[in-house]
Amino acid sequence: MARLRQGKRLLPARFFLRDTAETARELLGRRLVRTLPDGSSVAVIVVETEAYLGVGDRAAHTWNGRRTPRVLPMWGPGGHAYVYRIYGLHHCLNVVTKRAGEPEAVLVRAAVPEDEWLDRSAAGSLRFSGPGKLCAGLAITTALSGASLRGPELRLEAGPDRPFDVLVGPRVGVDYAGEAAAWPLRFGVAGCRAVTARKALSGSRPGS
DNA sequence: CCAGAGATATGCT
DNA sequence: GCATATCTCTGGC
Repeated sequence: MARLRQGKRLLPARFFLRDTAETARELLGRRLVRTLPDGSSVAVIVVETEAYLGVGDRAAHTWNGRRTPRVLPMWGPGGHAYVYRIYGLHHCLNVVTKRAGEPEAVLVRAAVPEDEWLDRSAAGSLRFSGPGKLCAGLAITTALSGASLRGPELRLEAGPDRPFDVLVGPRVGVDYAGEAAAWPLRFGVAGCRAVTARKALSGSRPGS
């Protein structure tokens, strides 16, 4: 069953070494599998991402070369997780991109359960809409910061072969008056409630 | 529907 | 002390 095998294929290491915004776009529709210590697992499909472009990006935690203990995973090679706690309350999952020494990452903003994605009604429950809710739903904490995205606890796979349209827009949050904030750094799946129920993304493009 | 408060980690000034 | 890559609840229109 080539088709089935294709869907469960782990994303290769080189997937994470490309341009970060491109990786953010390419992460849409991919399967994220979280396996818990008790052996159970949850599979979700990524529907919203946001790119953070490293030392020159004021919104990035590594802006201006910051290299604190919290962000060390971002300085490592792509293909690993960077998880941080925000507002003392929520956790946010990032996919580290590029090579070691180029501290860029993609924030995973929303996902939907795989079965709902395959139903094509793809509205999806709002269970995983928002980076904090996603981490809460998948039991992702800072304990996973630095973990491989090709490991036993967290896996990124090619995902189901299902076409969708892509929405692009500026990053959420403060406008840093820098160029990066105005660029298309946010990517979402058109028609997905987990995306559209939040903030409007503008601009539609044909996806794959 | 929209605005504001509150939870309180992390890092900067 | 202050800001932030968040979310939920509350109260007002």
